[in-house]
This record gives sequence, structure tokens and C-alpha cells, in this order.
Amino acid sequence: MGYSSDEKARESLDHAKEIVVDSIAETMDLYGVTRSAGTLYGTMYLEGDMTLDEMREKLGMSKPSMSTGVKKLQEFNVVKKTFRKGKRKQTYVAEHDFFQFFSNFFTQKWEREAKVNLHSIKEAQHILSSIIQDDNVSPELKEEAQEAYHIMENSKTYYKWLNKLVEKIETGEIFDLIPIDPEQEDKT
Amino acid sequence: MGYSSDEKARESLDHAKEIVVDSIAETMDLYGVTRSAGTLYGTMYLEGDMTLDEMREKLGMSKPSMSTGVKKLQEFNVVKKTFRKGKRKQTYVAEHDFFQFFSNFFTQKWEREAKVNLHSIKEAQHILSSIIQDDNVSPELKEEAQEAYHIMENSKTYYKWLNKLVEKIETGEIFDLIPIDPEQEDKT
DNA sequence: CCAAACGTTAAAAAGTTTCTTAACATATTA
DNA sequence: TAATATGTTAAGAAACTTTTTAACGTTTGG
Repeated sequence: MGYSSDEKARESLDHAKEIVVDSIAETMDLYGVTRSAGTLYGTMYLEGDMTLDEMREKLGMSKPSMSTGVKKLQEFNVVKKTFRKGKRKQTYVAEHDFFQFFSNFFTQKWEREAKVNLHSIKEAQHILSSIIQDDNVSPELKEEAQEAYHIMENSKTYYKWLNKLVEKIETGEIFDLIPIDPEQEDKT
Repeated sequence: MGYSSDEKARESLDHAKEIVVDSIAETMDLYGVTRSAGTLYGTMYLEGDMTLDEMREKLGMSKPSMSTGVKKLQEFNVVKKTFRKGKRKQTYVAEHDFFQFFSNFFTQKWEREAKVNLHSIKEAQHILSSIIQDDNVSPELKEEAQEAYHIMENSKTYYKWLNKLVEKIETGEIFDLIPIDPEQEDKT
């Protein structure tokens, strides 16, 4: 039978994976992804495509948790449904290109940030304009309105830049500007 | 006495500010900043420097909440202590340059992400190497270890790129690569 | 066509975070 | 030095989120 170390090796191997999965979960937590969703992503990243039941067994959690977790990850565009030939169960696969992950995750948020804020600024500035143009308003209030208007106007520059950044990322142009370092030797 | 619209104007003005503050809070929420911390930042952004008591009054919350909220924002490097001459109370000021905000906020997180994950990968790969080199381990396990090793090795490329991105942002080089659009006329 | 499998939704429970009140330590000024 | 102001810490309460158990509808295979 041989392979006397298999049991220990299995344990070490799982432990090694765990270290990285935890680490991924911890860092995703920085961006507001819950720990369990992060763990789920990390696990799928290392284990390849999985069914809900496989996830449940691996993480020791309930199936509905897996279902909602996967759904949340799908919303972030970092997990997709797949089909495993001949299998009845649905499988899911994690985005395994971190550059794509970065792109999907952040551009979605930045796009939203720019859109939401530019919209509010428009609305607010419309109100402020009325105040500024109203002759029955005291100079003090007018000035305060002017100042707020100006601050908002100023911030638009940022949101426009953010949209540019998003575009550069979505087109992949960002990787011309900031090149990806060539991979080095696999010194196993 | 004149300025017959002042009362209404005050209300409109506050409402206009509120719209933008809410919007800022909502979008900061996307990155894992709590709603109240976001509101605090937004308020300080529009109102200028404030004392804890001014914040408390403005947001209708307790002073300890303001204290911890400000502290959290300081951790993100987007709020700083200031001194208001002649005043005893400490004042705080929000980073009012959103480009600086972006820089401070994201580079901190990306730096941490790269550091934490590269460290775990190193640790995990060390374990995996032992398995791969152990002749008492079955080929199946070895292969699995190899595969995990390879995935991890591969992901290092991303973290290195992230560090490059951080550097480009910290040095401001990013704004040569993706220029900030010149501001346009203030068409009040 | 029936029985089992699968995934999701709903409601309840558990856990976590945020907020407030109260107490405390430090600094200021009268 | 005493009294007050200021900011923080600690403990408890409230609110919110996550997780689980249970139930439901749909699909699939015998």
C-alpha cells in the first residue's frame, strides 16, 4: 500500500489551503465583503467549481447560507454558474483571474459612486441656484449657498476622473499604463 | 427688516446639503464604511472643520459616537485633527480633496491586501513544498499540492501589480497616466 | 406519475455591531 | 486649588446582520 505519509500530508495540504483562504477572506473583508462570503470565494478559488452541497460540507454551514453567499458573490460579479457535464446539480465557479476580479469588483462600485453622487449634486445644485438667485434672501445665506455650490461643483472633477479610471480598467488599457510584471520561474 | 425668504431658504439650503451628504454616506457604505461614519465625513466635508459637540448637534447623536466615528475616519486617513485658534475644543477636518481621499483610502487597503496575502502564500507554499518533495506521499496528493502551489504562485503576479498601482497613486504618477480633466466654468 | 433531489424563500434564533448612558481621566481656567 | 470643560473608555441596550431550521415549489429520474 505504501504512501505512509498520506494522512499527515492530507492534513498539511488542507491546512496550507486554509491559510490562504482565510487570508483572502480577511482581505475581502476590508472591502465590505462578509467573512463567510470571502471564505466561500477563497474556497472556490482554490478548489475549483463546486456545488452548493460541496460548499456546505467544506465550510460546515447550511445550504441556504451557501445559496445566499453565492448570490452575493454573483452580485459582485466574481462568481458564475457553470455546468458540470452529466451532473444534475448546479455548479459555481469563482473568477480565478484576480485582475478580472479587481476589474469587476471595483469598477462596479466606482461606477455606482460616480453615478449616485453626480446625480445628487445635480439635484442639490438646482436647489442652491434658486437660493442664490432669490433677492429676498440675505447675503449671508446666499454666500453659504454659493460656497456649498462651489464645493459640489469642484467635486465633480473627481467623479469624472473616476469614470475615466473605470473605462481604462474595463478596456484593459490600465494594463498598458501599469504593466503586469511577467511571471517568474516556478521554483517548486 | 427684509430678506423675507430667509427661513425657507435656510431649510432649502440644509436640504440641499443633506442630499449630498446622504449620497456620500451611501457610496462610502459600498466600501464598508458604516453609514454614520459616512454621514459624519460628508457633513464635515460640506461644513468645514467641526468640534465633536458641533457634530453631535448636527447629527443628533451622542458624543461618544462622534468620538468613535471620527476615530474610525482617522484610521482611514480621511479626517485629521486641527486647531481652531483661541478655542479650547479640538476641531476635526475632513480631507476635502477627493483625489487625496481616494489615494489615502484605497492604497491603505490595497497595500494591506497585498502584504497579508503574499505573506500567507509564502507560508502555505512552504508547507506545500514539503508535501511535493516527500516520497512517501501518493502521486494524487502530490498533484493536488502542486496545483495549489501553482495557483498561489500565479496569484502573486496580481499582488505585485497591486503594489505597483499603490506606488503610482502615492507618487501621483497615476494622474499623469490618467489625467484629471480641467475644471470647467462655474456656471452659477 | 410518483418519489426524491435541488435550490430558494420565510421565519426564528444567534451573533455581531453600533449606539447610548454613565463613569472616568485629563486638562483648563477662575 | 477647586470647579468645570473636554474627550475617551466601559458596560449595557438597541438595532441590525447573519445563520439556521423548516417549508415550499420546481425539476428530474425511476
